[in-house]
Amino acid sequence: MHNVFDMRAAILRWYDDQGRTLPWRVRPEDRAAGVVPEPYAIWLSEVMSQQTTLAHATPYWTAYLSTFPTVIDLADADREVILSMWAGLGYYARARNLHKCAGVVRDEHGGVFPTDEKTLLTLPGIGPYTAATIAAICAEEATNIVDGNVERVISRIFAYDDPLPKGRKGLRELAGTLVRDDRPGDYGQALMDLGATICSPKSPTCLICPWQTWCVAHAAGESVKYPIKTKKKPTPVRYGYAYVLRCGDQILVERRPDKGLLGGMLGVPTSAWGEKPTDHSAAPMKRNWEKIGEVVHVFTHFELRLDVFGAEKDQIDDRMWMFDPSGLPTVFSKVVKSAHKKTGP
DNA sequence: CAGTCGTGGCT
DNA sequence: TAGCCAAGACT
Repeated sequence: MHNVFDMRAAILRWYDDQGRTLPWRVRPEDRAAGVVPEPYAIWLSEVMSQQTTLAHATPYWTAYLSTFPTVIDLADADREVILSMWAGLGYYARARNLHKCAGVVRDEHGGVFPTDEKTLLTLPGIGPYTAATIAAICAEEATNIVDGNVERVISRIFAYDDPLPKGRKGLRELAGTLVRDDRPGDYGQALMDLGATICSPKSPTCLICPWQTWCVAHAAGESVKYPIKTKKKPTPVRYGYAYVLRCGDQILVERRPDKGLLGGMLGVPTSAWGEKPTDHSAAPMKRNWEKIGEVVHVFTHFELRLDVFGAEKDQIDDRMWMFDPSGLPTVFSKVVKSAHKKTGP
């Protein structure tokens, strides 16, 4: 039923023809001409792309590669610079691990970025997905690349009925049955491309899918039903106060602790998050604090609502969140209410 | 191993 | 619009 040889031939043909390019990708024709993917650049792109849209990650990739041309440059760089350049990308543990990883490559691997899956798995910030992908792309190792895209494609092809995340292990094993030695790097990227373009979550275009003839879900007219997932509970709400202390065009910021939310990043002082405070004991200094706005920020597992305090004439705007390369705190992602200015478009 | 980690775009 | 989702890793 699922002829692996034919399936791989079909998706690789589709990949060769569709010509999708990414800034860090070496196309098959260039690969054939002798161009070899640079492991450092691939690693950067994969880490930045974890749980992040490629459109969002790409400018960061360009900036990092330009500022730190080699892994040695990155390892030798100041941590604060690396962190500040990550501002806005999210999941900041990735930035801390990025620097850590570069240091390990410099100190324990002679500055040469590893390309075998086993070694890659030992590095900070590199898990099963990233290790498999770097090894496949850079060393043509026949690894089992499984990301969100692949989960969706494979679950549909096999009409996999076990709900995620519990069924993740079984789904991964299913994906593994399609792994072969032939062009592992291109195959992995083709599979992810397929999930990102044709086999989309809500409206897959099955009619032009290279795997249509093998897709059990499509045959049953149930493509969008997969992957089946268990419902997640609603995100709770936490409250707190934030303090915008201005002096000229400067704003007081603090370096947040390394562990936990927004770890290592700059931020305006806030109270603890939980029940809404009833006083200003968490304020950075004594002052006649006046509420100048409200802010909502939705994190992965809770929603944060902050009352923002400052001086009367202070304002908050839509581009003001907690970090900024210059050291200025800037923006809360969504200003619900501002005491002095417009609340949005 | 279930919880902890951002942020923006899409429907 | 309220939820879903994104080239996941770590504890």
